[in-house]
Amino acid sequence: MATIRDVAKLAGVGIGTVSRVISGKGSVSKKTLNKVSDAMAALKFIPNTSAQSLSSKRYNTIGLWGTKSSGEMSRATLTKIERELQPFGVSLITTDGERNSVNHPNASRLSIDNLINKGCDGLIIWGADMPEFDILQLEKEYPNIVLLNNKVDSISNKSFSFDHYQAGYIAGQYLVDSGHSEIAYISGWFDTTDANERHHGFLDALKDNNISIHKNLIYRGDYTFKKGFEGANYLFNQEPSFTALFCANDQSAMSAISALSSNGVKIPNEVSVLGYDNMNISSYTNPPLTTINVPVQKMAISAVRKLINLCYGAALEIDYDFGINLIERKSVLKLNRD
Amino acid sequence: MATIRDVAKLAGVGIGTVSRVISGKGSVSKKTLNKVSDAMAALKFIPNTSAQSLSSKRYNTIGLWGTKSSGEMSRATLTKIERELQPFGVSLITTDGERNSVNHPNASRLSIDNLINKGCDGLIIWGADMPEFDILQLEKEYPNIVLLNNKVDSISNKSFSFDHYQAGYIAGQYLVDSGHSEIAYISGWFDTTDANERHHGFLDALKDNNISIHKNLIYRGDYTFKKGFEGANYLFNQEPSFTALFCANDQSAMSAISALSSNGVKIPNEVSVLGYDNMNISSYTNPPLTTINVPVQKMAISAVRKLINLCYGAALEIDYDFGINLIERKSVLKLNRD
DNA sequence: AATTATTATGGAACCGTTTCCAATTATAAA
DNA sequence: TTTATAATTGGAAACGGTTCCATAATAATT
Repeated sequence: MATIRDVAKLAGVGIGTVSRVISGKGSVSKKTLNKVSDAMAALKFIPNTSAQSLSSKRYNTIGLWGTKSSGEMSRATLTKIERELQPFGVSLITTDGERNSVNHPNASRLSIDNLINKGCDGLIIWGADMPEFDILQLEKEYPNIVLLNNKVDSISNKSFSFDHYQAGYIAGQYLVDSGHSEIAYISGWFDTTDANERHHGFLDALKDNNISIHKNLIYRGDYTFKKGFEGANYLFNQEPSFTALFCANDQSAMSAISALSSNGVKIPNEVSVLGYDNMNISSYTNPPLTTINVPVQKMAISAVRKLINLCYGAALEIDYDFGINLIERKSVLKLNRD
Repeated sequence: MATIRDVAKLAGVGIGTVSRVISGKGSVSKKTLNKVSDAMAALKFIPNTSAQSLSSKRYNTIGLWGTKSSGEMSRATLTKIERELQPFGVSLITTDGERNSVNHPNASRLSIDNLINKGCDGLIIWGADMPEFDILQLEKEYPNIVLLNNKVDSISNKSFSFDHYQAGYIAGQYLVDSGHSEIAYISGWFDTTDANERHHGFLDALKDNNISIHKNLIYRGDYTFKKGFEGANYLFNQEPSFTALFCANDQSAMSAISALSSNGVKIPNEVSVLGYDNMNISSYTNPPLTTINVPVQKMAISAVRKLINLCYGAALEIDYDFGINLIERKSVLKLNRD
């Protein structure tokens, strides 16, 4: 491997000049530039990133921290992030982060520190898996972070989140407006703030309309296909019956539809199903799923841009406001249409 | 940030000794070890990875190269890979690789070189997006590579692939054995070898049973939900009719089921649907999807292990043989049962 | 006790960049 | 032509580790 000194020697210039050519900073005369470029090409010179990072403290890498339960962390979104980074020559290191637990009260922070120590200029913290206190502490020590699908008020300019309370509320209101009052619910875990917000938004909407969910009609799911399927089967066998089912995410909504259908339930005629997320697949279920659109990819893009801004100073268009949208397809019946 | 020299000074030892403590190589007396450990803890010393890499030529990073069309590159598989790497302190850089095209005949190699230059000890090449010739050339210059879901004979010990021809054949034979002879087919792209193998395996099975697919009943899909949906609608309106439909992957199979169902077609009673991949979701469609299991995650794990072995010498259990398995669920009807 | 083999240790040299400053050269102004 | 100003250039020093070798301390052997 050719080094900067080899290039300098071949081009008959000093190493500083070569460095200037590489970085494009500082002034270099046209003639010298050509000489150096030619030498670099001849030697197939490629700067050594470790040496660059060591001396410049810039790593051209950002880290993505999130736990499995940040299930929306789909490959498609990762690809979007990579694309956003590429023009800056920055690459992405992903980790499967740990959550705090009784046995490991510092697991999150430790796995984040590990990531930082790998040499990252900045960090995307995806999901609301970390206690707010820890996030604030982290941000103090390490300001180049950005929050995706989570909001901490005092660093709202680094938070890219979605109003899950409001979205949950809209979901509930929509079912009510469609004339439903016998409503079932497959929830998710409640270990993250967004989950809680959605949950309460949904419940508050019902409450504000003087509707309550019968306790038999609440099933505690976990966002998986499996639990959606099992949950729907469970609910199907409960009393009282219901005309609408809200699922905390599209995955469980999809498998709930399958489960109900295979029990002979007509959707939406006998039971309406409302999802949450708007995954790729949700247009292609039978019937197509009515759901709340959560614009993860848009949020991700703005989050990365903010991070690029923090780390490298580039000024990019950044969006903080991600509208809530209920996508009406065919899985919810309007009882009061006629 | 504390450096190795700070630690050395505080512990009252030489820098070489500290280095030995960090790496655990070379001999250090118990007493010295304690002194150094204490000093490291006191200073919250963390070795600088750039400096380590610069001087040792070891990067503790591996790269994953694959294009979007390697659609199975799901987050779940990435997580498996990360888990495999974690015990070795190795992290993963992913890229959204480019394929060669007329305008960019070297796009693949360039995007790979970019990845290498980031500082990787080795590379996983995921998918069969690269011409064999280029792969061989790459392997010559850069032996620390491993092929996932692709096979090149002369480097079969670095290839972790699945016999897609045989699997396609089994799929076709299964439909025939189930008594179907009027068969429709939603294909994928044919731009990768695995796609071609599956395609020919499937067709050969039919041919060997003297069955041919009517040209109206072949729809060129692209593995997406969208095309599966459109394809099924298209086929539904074609003559002749068919009793079975093979889809090149589960995604298109799922949306094909939805499309057919919403046209009132009973599955599997009127049309059987056979998928390929065995995705997570495939157990939760209605009816549950009969499909070919492609053990991507197992393959990925073995591939990573081989790579770890190549890069760092660790001896790990590595599997090269990934059995073909048809998972019988409920989407294919056996016409000849009675 | 003297000799030999083994284990521990310190630190210079090096890895390949960037950064900074002093020195040189070119350009503009007087 | 001389002087002031700006553009260009070279290279030492620094970044923070690893490696290697000479040397010192210990243990084992005779």
